[in-house]
Amino acid sequence: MSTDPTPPGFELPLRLLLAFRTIIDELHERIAREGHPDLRPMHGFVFQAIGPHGTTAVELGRRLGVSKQAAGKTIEGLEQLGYVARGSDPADARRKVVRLTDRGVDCLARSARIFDELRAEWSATLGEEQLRRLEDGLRQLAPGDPFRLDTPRWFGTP
Amino acid sequence: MSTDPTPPGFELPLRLLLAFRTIIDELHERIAREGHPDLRPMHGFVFQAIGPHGTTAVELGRRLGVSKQAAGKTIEGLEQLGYVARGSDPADARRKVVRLTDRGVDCLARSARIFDELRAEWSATLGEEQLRRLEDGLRQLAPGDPFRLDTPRWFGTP
DNA sequence: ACGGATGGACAACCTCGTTGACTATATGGA
DNA sequence: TCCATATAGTCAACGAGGTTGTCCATCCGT
Repeated sequence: MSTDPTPPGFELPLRLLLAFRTIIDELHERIAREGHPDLRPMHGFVFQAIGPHGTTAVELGRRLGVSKQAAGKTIEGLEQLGYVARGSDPADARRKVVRLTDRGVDCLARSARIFDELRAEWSATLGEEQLRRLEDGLRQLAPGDPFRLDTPRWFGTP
Repeated sequence: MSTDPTPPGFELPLRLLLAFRTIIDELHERIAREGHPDLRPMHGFVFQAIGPHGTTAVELGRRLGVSKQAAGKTIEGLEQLGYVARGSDPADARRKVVRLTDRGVDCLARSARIFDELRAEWSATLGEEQLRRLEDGLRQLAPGDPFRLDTPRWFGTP
């Protein structure tokens, strides 16, 4: 009886990234076929950061880890794509509230459904028990809120 | 006896990304303390793409999934940081071969050692058996060569 | 009522990617 | 041999998206 050699340490992180990419690419392929071909991987993060109640450019920048000006540009782009709309706040004339449009909400709902479908497919591939062990292991390796919203900017320059 | 509810489908990809970020951030924190404070997450990919025998700007761009001009700019930056050096190819006067310097090789060796150290720490946290099951599961979810070198560009715009 | 804090917008700049055009060199076929 | 084509590298212009600095309108506590 022999023991498998220990895998090199760099394999796990690369597999983590590859698995993430695989999932996100598959998500965007499907959501593009369902009428949202303009979305980029980072847009899902932005939609989550905007949230169901809307937000402002300053708050969005804080959540995404970018300046308020950068958040403003992102909002402008999503506005032109029809995913968000800006309105005024009657209680504070300075604030301009950004909310998801029906199209944005539709996109978010489809994303959630497709993610669930993908998980069901992985469950069928690995077995539900092994998938849960994998999720449990990841929770121990990387505890805390998985919604780190400053990820899009994390690559790139200092 | 009750069954835990199925986690939402979006948790797994977010945990995959969070775990990857955690590992890479830890790597760069340690390698910065060991004399390489200028490195960015993407530089490890570039070093791997250059490889032990050196390469050219065109080939590097092909491996990284960017244009030869972008690869050239990246090489220029790493050259100024002292991690790579350019030489000429006696067999083909058009080619300029990019090779890792001693400093680049040192960095690559330290990365490999730190990755192994980190894996040993995760093994102590999760238990070697569970860590292997996690790696096995990821290999099934994301099979194939984990060295997808076009990742740095993968976020960002079309 | 006023002075500081806050939200938003505009401008200038930086980094890093792109495409297009150009030069120098290899290479293969008439 | 000679020429057409393909390839390696570089330069220039541009765009996306981030940064900081500045300014103005609006709130809010004293």
